[in-house]
Amino acid sequence: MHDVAARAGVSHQTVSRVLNGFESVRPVTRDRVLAAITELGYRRNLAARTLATNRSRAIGVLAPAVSEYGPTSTVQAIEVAARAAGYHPLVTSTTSDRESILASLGFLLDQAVEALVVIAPQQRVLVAIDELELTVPIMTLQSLRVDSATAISVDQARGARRAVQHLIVLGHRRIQHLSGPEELFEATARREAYQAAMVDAGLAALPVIVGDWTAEAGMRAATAIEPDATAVFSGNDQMALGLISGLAALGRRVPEDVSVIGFDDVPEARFYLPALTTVRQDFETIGRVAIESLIRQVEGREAIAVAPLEPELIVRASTAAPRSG
Amino acid sequence: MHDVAARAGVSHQTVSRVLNGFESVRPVTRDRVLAAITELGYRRNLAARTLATNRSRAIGVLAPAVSEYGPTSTVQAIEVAARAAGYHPLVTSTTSDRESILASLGFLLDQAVEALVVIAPQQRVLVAIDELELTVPIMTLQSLRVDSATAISVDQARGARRAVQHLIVLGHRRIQHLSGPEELFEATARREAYQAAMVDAGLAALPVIVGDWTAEAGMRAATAIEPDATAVFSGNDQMALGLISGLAALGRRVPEDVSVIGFDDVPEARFYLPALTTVRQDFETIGRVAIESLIRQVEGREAIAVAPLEPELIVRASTAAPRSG
DNA sequence: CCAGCGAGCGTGACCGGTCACGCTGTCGCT
DNA sequence: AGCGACAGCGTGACCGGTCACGCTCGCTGG
Repeated sequence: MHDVAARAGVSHQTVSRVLNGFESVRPVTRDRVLAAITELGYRRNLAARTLATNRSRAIGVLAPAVSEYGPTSTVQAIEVAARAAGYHPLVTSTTSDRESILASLGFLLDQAVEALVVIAPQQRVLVAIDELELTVPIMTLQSLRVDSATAISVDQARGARRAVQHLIVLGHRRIQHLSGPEELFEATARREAYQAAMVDAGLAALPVIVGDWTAEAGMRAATAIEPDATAVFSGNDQMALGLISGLAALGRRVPEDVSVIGFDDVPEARFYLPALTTVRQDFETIGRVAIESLIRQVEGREAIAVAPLEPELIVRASTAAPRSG
Repeated sequence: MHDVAARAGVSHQTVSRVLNGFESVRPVTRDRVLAAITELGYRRNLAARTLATNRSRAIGVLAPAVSEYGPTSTVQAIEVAARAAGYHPLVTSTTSDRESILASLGFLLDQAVEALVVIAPQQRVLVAIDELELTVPIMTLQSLRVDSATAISVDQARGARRAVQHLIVLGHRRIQHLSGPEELFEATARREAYQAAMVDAGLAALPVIVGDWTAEAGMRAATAIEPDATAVFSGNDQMALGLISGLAALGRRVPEDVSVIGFDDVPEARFYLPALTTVRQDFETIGRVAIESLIRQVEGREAIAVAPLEPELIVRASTAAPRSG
C-alpha cells in the first residue's frame, strides 16, 4: 500500500480511502490511485485489515462431512448468500465424533468468524457449542430447536405426517418406518411423527428399522420389514432406493407388492425405477434465510424469527393402493 | 496475549514461545502460561499471526458449485489431508461463468492462500488462472493437462476405453456415447476415447449425444439414441440413470434391449435397477495426493509427479450381450 | 476584510502477534 | 577463579492495514 501511495503521489491514507469507497477524494486523485493499484497489481492484505478493524467479515459454516444432497445444496446456498452480502463463507466439514467437531469449531474460532451456521444436526454439536460458550450469533439448521430465532428448519414432523397420511389414504394399514440414525434430530422427528400419525389414524405403529441414511442400509432393511407390511416410509431417498433394490432382489415389486415413499426429493428421485414418491425439502431456502438472519444480527439488528418451512409431498410411481384392500 | 503474559507473570514473548511449542521454556513456566491461557479463555489472533509471519497456512480450493458425488468427495479428501498437515482448507464454489470464477479466485487471493487446488475442470478456469499470473503453486484436478507435476487426474481415456471394450467384448457393435458438456475436459477425454476405441475395433462411432451430467439430460437422450443401437456408454452415472428411466418409459428394457454403462460409480449406482455397470474413479485419492504434492511445494521441496490413476471397471447388471448377436 | 467552515488530504498511533536481538544466571571446563 | 556457552526469558521493532485527528486551502457570509 505504501508503494501504491508513493506511485500515485499521495499518502497511504488516501489509498485506503479509495479502497473503501469514501466520498471525500477528488475523482482525479482517485483515478491516479486506481491506476497505481492496477499497475502494481496490488491486493490489500486482508490479515492486516482484519487486525486493524477487529472484524473478519467471515461467517463460519459447520457442515457434516457427507456428500449427500441436502447438506451440500444448503451449503451452496449459504455461500452465495454470504458472498452477496459481502461476507466470506468459511466452510468446514466435520465427522460426528467429538474431536472432529471441536477441531472444526476451533478452526472457525481462530478465523474470528463473526457468525456461525451449524448444519450438523446432532446433539453432540449443540453440546460442544454450549460448552465453548460462543459469543457470536449462531444459527442451527435442521436442529429442530423450538427457539425460532436461532434455528431454522423444514417442518420435519409435518413432512413425515404427510408421507404417512398419503399411504393411509391409499388404503395402507400396515405401514413401517425406516429411520435414520437415532442421534440425528431429523431422524427422530420423522420417526415420532410417523408413530403419532399412525396412532392418530387408529393404526398400530410397526417396529422402526434404524438405518444410516445410506442406500446400503435400505437394502439390508428389505429383509427386515414385516412380512405383512404393505408400505414403507423411508427416512430419506437413498435408503428408499436401496430398499426398492433389496425388495426387487427378494422378488417383491414396488409399488405392486410394497409401496415405498422417501424423504428429501433428491434430483435423481424422479428417475429411479419406479420414480420415487417423496417429500421435498427446500434446502436452498434454509441456507439463504439463515444467512440473512445472521447478518442482521451481526449488524446489530434483531434476528428474524422464521417459521419452519413447509415440506411438499411429491407423488410419483413408487406408491399405490395395496393389492388386497 | 498481553493479559495472558501479565497473569502468568512472564513476557508476551514467552507466551508466544509456549504457543509455538518452543523447547527453551521451563516446564513450570510453560504450565503457568498454559493455566493462564485456559483461565482467560485466550485464543491467539490468527490475523495478527498471518500479518507478522507473512504466512497464512491456508490452501485455497476452487470447486464447482454442484452437489455431485465426484467433486464433493474430492473436496472432503482435500479438507482432511490439508488439516492433517496443519493447513487450513479454504473452499469456494464457483459457477462456470467468468465473473464467478474471478470472484472466487479473488477471494482466495485476498485470503493469501499459499497454494491452490482447482477442481473446476474447464478451459475457462485455466485461462483465468493464467491471466492472473498467480505465483502460488497450483494443482489442477481432472484437468487432463499433460504436465504431471501440476495436474493429477484419473486416466479418463483409459476408463472410457475399458467401458467401450467391455461392451464390444459382450458382442455389441452399435454403441453410442452420451457425453457430458463439451467445455469440460473430462467429457472431451471420454468422448474422444470412445471414438478411438470404436475405430480401433473396426466399428463405426455413432453420433455423440451431448448432455449436461444430469439425470434429466439422460432421460431426454433416451429419445435421441439410434434405433439400432444396442448399447450406450454414458459419460456419468446420473445420465445413465436418467437414460434407463427414459428407456423404460419407451418400453425398452435394460439390459435386455439396450445395455447401459455409466462412469464414476456413485454410491447409489449399485442400487439402481438394474444395478449399474460403471467405471469407478478414486476421487478421494486424487484430492489427497494433490494436497500432499502442494504442501511439498509450499515447503520448498519439488512437486511429486503422479501418474494418472487407474480407473476400475465395475460390472453389474445393466450390461449384457445383445439379443441378436 | 476576515472569521468560519468544509472539502481534500496527510500524520502518527494502534491492532496482536512474531522476529531478531539482548540480557541474566548457571554450569562446565581449563 | 575466570571464562565461554547456553538455557531461559525480556525488549522493542515490525508486519500492513485503519482510525482519530490535524492541517491546508478555497469559498462563503457578515
